[in-house]
Amino acid sequence: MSLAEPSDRSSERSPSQTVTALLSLRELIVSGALKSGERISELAMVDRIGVSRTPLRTALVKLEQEGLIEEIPSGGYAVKAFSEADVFDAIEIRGTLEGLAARYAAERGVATMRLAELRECVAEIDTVITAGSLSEEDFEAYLRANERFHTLLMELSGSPTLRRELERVSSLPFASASAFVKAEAALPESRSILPIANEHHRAVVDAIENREGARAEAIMREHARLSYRNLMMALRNQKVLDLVPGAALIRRRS
Amino acid sequence: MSLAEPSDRSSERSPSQTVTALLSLRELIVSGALKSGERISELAMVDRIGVSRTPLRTALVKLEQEGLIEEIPSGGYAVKAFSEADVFDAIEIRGTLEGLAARYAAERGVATMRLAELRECVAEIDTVITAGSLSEEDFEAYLRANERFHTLLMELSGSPTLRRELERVSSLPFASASAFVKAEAALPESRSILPIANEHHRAVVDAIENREGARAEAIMREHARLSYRNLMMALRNQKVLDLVPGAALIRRRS
DNA sequence: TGAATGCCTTCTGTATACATAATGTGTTTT
DNA sequence: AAAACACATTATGTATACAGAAGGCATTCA
Repeated sequence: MSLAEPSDRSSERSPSQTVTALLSLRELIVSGALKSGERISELAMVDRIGVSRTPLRTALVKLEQEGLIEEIPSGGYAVKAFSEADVFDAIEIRGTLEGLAARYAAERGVATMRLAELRECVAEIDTVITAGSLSEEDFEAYLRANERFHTLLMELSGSPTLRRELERVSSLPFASASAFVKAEAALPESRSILPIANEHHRAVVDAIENREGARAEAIMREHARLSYRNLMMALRNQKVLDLVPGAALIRRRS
Repeated sequence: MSLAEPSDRSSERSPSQTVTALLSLRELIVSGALKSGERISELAMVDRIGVSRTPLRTALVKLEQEGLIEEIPSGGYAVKAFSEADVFDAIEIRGTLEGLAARYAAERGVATMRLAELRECVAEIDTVITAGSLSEEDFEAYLRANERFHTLLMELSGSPTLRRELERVSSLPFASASAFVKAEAALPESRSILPIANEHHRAVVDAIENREGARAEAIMREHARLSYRNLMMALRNQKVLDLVPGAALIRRRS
């Protein structure tokens, strides 16, 4: 109470125009409302989003750094197109950096309490899997636990720089740890991946506890590669692919 | 001739105000003219650099994404301060990504001609080392060959995404492949590192040629760690440290 | 003497005006 | 009919004006 913000809602101030523009633009791009290769007209976005050109431009610069859009030589920006190879590479890069994070955690050691938090995530996921129903709420619980696990691991690396880079890489929607979760739920043949993924989680916690850096690293790399299989399956099934965030940015091989 | 730009100089148009602001600001930060933690006053920079606030602001956003500055919660930006641990981590991240690049090159294979280019760099560095004089021009030749080697490797990975991330990580001046080159030249005990570094180069080319992915990866990781030793030596010697780009950003342990 | 408060200065976030360059269209010419 | 050219429209890059908020300083009170 005494620490409450002066505003009415607890610590929730109205988002700046720049944040509004950034979120709106990202949503338009990831959802596919703006097609790959298409030029992003600033004035059109001003009309569409309702902010002036200045914050919109700031958002465009940030999105360019994020890798979602690219500069047009003659000026302005266009929505980027990603080949299937680009997506695989982005996943591999994420896996490599998550591997480094896991190794750091193992080598540098983590507090017992934080290890317990990791195990909690694993247990939660186990519960969802064994239930088997995958109802909407189960699914949400899985998603949250999975994201919490990956976020925790990032923090346990003890490296703000690594954390930064990982967040960057994961900002490509299809490269994030949860990119294919919805697809997994939809595809029966993908569901079998869930227990394997959680076994990876379990193993990496053990490795961290035992200070086995190389093992922890290898497991997280392989863990990311589970996304490969999901991606390949999704690419063969348009309905499932539509469940993958940012799928509209992927240029199918002709 | 027929392909020449309409401008007077061949394909060299005057840099935009945004580019001017970006380069000027980066120089001010890396050189230490703006101290770590110091707030960057936009109006002061406008006076100092001679561009208006708009392109200056664009440059600030880009520098924030690069990691050289950080947002102040109450608004504006401040020059970032890096701990020694941050620098080590940044080097490890670069090594990890260069390792991935080398592995990709090995696994995916590269044209014989590109391999020859890599060997050319190695040979050039050999020449400089055996000469032993390390005159100004020898030194420049070494620097060029070293950078060309690392740039080539990045390209040979065949992954634009990886290339992008590597360029990003290397944008932290003290994390780049050539960060400690000047320090190496100045410190006699560091010069012994040069032949070792080039042996790494040679070995990684062999590994790539023989399609030995794991070996190529391990070598490049270890190669980056040579920077560790240089960094530690430089940190004990202020005069040498001043030769390292961005050293002003490193907050010495008290 | 130290701390708190109120005012003033300065800064950032945003909107908008303006100039130059690019793009697209319609017409004309071959 | 196709290509090229010229013009008009619209785009982006840049500068600047304005409002609200943050920070510093001096003054005052305990």
